Amino acid sequence: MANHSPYHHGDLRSALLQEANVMLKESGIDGLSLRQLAERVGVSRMAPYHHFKDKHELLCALAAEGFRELDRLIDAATLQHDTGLDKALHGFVQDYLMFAVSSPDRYELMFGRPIWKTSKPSQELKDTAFACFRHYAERITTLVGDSLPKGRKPLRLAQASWATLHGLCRLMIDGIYVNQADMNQVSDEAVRIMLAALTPAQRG
Amino acid sequence: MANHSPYHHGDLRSALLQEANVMLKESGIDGLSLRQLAERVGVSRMAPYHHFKDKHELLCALAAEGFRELDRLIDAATLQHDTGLDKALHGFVQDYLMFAVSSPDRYELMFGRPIWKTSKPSQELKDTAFACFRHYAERITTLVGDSLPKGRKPLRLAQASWATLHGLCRLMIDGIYVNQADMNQVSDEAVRIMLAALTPAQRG
DNA sequence: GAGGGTATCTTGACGCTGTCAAGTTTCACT
DNA sequence: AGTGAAACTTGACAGCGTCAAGATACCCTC
Repeated sequence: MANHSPYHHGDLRSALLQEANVMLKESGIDGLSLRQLAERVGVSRMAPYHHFKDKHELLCALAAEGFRELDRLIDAATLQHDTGLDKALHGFVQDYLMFAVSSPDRYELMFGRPIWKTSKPSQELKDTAFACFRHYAERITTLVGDSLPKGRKPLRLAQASWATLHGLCRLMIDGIYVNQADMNQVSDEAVRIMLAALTPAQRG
Repeated sequence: MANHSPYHHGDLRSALLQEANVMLKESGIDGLSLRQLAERVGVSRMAPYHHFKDKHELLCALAAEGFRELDRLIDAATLQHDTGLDKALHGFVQDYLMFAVSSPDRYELMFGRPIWKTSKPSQELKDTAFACFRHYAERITTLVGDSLPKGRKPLRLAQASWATLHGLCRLMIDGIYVNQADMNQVSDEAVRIMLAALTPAQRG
């Protein structure tokens, strides 16, 4: 049969996720309505409910997709010790910032309170996000390597540096006090803090 | 006339803001509906529109109130140099974290993307928030004082330290990877990073 | 005190949303 | 060919923000 508006879409689930990403970029997280999404994909309003129990579950799937991409970014970032700590870190930070800036609403969705606290995150999301963080922690640990001060757990270092990066990201994409224009300065600043946090100086 | 459900409420605006804060704590930022708010205050649905042009404007007013309180906190925090940098910073960080934890949804509202980016923030909000940050920058500058490394602008230091604090706050209240139970550890970690960021070590 | 303008509050209505219920169509498998 | 499940549909409902138009109480001037 020809592909003329078949009753069964065939791959509705991924079509929904794809279009949802587009809508997210277009009109933000609040502008994403299931009804509009269904219409744009070309199905009726209730069709999505056969692939996602909830709107919340669709958002979780969307966020999980984001974390998988972030994981790939962490993987691709030149976190090799031999290129030099500063240089490697700088590249990573730049990529991370770009990831957030290129689709701010997705970043907001991924880390936002509505998904994690207000309603419970799906198991898939929890797994994906945690795997992503663990991956990041590994990379940071091997990156810092032997220069790790004794008595400080690598996990704490990872948490600290990610929090810093995350904070800058948030403040930047929310446009609170940093202009997106001077992203390079922000990037430099992030690297500086992370370096300071990763290899803390003993102070008198 | 007796105060038996008067036609004119008398002080509806502040009553709305107060009850909105309660609802915010109860059911989060998405659970705050104008209709419910009006009902709980005891007026009809459209009454709030005579005091706020929009739902968005009410949220801005709510956020501005939050920034004023945060400003008071910054003021009250023992940011006196003579008590010692570590101790003063520790106290401030603890207060700041408590401010965020005590009403996470208000914090989310104050710094969230919906207010700042998706829709334009009101002038009052912009003024209040900026004044708050400027106040913070002043305090940080005098706190660090002469130990400020040459060539580094105080503004950048303020941005950096705030971003760190903000990032930890966000990750914590959103419950992403830090358990709220070990808030002391988080607090310690924040102080450590901020100290490192504020008085960066020269590294080889 | 009477009158009028204005601020305040009200009800009615509209289009939007997420989602429950129940019906229809197609697919996969015996 | 027949049957059960999966995918998709329309109908309906309550809740939302908010425009429009009407009702009520206050304030200020005469």
